[in-house]
Amino acid sequence: MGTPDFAATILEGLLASEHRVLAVFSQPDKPQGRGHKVQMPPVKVLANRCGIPVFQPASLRCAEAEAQITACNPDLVVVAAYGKILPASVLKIPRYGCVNVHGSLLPKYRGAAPIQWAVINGERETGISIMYMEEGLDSGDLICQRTVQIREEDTAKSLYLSLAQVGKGELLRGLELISDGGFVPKKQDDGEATFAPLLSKGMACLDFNMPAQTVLNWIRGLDVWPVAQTEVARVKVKVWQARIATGLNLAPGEWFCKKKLVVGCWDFGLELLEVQPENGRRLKGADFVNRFS
RNA sequence: CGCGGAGUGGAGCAGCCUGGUAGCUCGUCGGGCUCAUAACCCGAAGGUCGUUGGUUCAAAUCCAGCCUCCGCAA
Repeated sequence: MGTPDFAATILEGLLASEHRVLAVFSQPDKPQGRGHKVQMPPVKVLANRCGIPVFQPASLRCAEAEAQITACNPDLVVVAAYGKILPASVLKIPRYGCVNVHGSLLPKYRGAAPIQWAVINGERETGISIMYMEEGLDSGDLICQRTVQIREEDTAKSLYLSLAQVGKGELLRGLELISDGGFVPKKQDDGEATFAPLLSKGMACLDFNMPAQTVLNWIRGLDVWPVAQTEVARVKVKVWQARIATGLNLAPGEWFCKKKLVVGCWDFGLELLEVQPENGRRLKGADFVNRFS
């Protein structure tokens, strides 16, 4: 069960393994993208190409959806970025339970946006956790984990890509552990748990009363959605790429717009390298200055 | 038929409404200047104005179609 590219990568791994994929569950097709065209989630596209049956129930909390799952008579259910909560009744269907691929080192960053928050918080490392699912949010017993370094130049988007790759391998390792028998999953230490709630549009607006590195972390973490935003010279812009700039003494929120685009933060400045005005495309900092001054 | 914007030298744009010599900022190249800055001055190269057709004496400009790109919308 999964929906976006991240899940498709995981599915790819399963399909290439000795495991048999009986069916795929994904979110319903939704109008999205340019022109509000109805589009199939990436997982469905992949499943279709491989001739695997796809189910897209609006909710799993109904007899019909349960019947669909039961009819597959699964040994195991693998969930990766599905976007729906599995009710207890569904968790009990597969013989060997439900396994989740989560983009953090649990119990850190439980919740919907673990990858983004790890970047926003300036973590140096995060990882993939494979665990059993239970009713609590990402609180199930751990099967295995793998650490991934977060590079200085990583954004939520780039981390998503590398974590999907790691998750693909780690899931297969986890499945092997399970089938070996005599394997005892590890309880999570709930006292260590932190949460990574869904991001919202309201978080996109940058606050320059913070250290430049912190602002930069927000820019990197908001990269997939909603994308960091601010206002320069009365123009709203999305900020795609930036770097710390020392040597220019600017007050927080003060702009320097000559040859390049720099804004003051609490300590240092931040040079905006790639910026996108409303109704416009992405521009290099210097081009933006050129355009709007 | 969801709403909207855009395609013009290497980059970012103006010009279009009101058709009549291709313009601005930046970059590039050449030269100069200075105590001097992310500074300044002089000069040069570089464009079939997305595409096809239509209107016209004349189209970047008006009309129609097509292609491509992008913003909003989760």
